[in-house]
Amino acid sequence: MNDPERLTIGGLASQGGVNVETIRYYERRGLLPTPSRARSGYRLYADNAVRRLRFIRQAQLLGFSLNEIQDLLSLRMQPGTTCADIRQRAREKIATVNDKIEDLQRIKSALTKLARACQGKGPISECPILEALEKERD
Amino acid sequence: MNDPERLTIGGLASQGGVNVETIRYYERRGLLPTPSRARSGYRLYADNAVRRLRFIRQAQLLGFSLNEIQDLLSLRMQPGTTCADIRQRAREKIATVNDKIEDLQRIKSALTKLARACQGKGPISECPILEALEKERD
DNA sequence: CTTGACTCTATACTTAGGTACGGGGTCTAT
DNA sequence: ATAGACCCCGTACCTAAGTATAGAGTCAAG
Repeated sequence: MNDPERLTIGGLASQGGVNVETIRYYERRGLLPTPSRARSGYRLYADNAVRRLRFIRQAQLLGFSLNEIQDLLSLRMQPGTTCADIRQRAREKIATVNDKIEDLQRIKSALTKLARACQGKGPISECPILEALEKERD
Repeated sequence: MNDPERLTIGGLASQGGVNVETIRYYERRGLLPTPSRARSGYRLYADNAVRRLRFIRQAQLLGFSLNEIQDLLSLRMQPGTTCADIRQRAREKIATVNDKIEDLQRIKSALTKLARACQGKGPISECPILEALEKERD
């Protein structure tokens, strides 16, 4: 049993850089579809599972919870979903992604300012990064 | 005891939108400096504590752990740190922030594409968001 | 001068997201 | 045909980041 197109759970784990147990956990959570099985009972994954797994890890690093990731992954045509529904959900997600991007840009510019200020001679006693996320509130 | 410049822990909590216990927890973790105390033993916060608290919450939403946030907050002139040291650490942080921004932009454009594709008539059976974080790997 | 809402410390509990373990079967190279 | 490296399932355990609770003190309003 070494079909080049089918990964065993250990292969998927190492391709995705995660623990085998994590994959089983994601399966229980519904983040990874239940894979097909060999006669032996071994899980067999098509290699697009690697992509999905990596997406999950990246999205986590960006501050999405597993529930939110599940939500993102379910954004697609399915029996029972209308096109308008999907567009609506996608637009909501885009808004939250935009907010994150803006916040990160504020942090980035605070860090840049910090690094630059530091080239000058005066001591920076205050912590300049604190203002980073101040938005103009009403 | 109602100095307008000094917040009690409950006031800080409500300004920051967090639980009172969370504030004490952050203090134990070293994320919030130990505040001054009234004669009664009550914690008294200057209102810049609100800013710090909000920074922590925002940064968490962006996927930074409390340890990383501590790291960000400690980026400032202090006895024992050289300017070059700070610039170095700031540059490292900027790089990770940039990565996050790029990943989010990939997700955003995948979502945008998804919303647009959905206006057409053909069903999108595949999950188009999966490619979002594919970077060109060597 | 008491009552209700707050605060203190210390300790215990909870939730999300995994990780590890035990007892068993499978696969492959020797 | 057996050792070593996988896999199965179920259950228990772990860490990060809080939340809650208990028992005691404080403060402001009536």
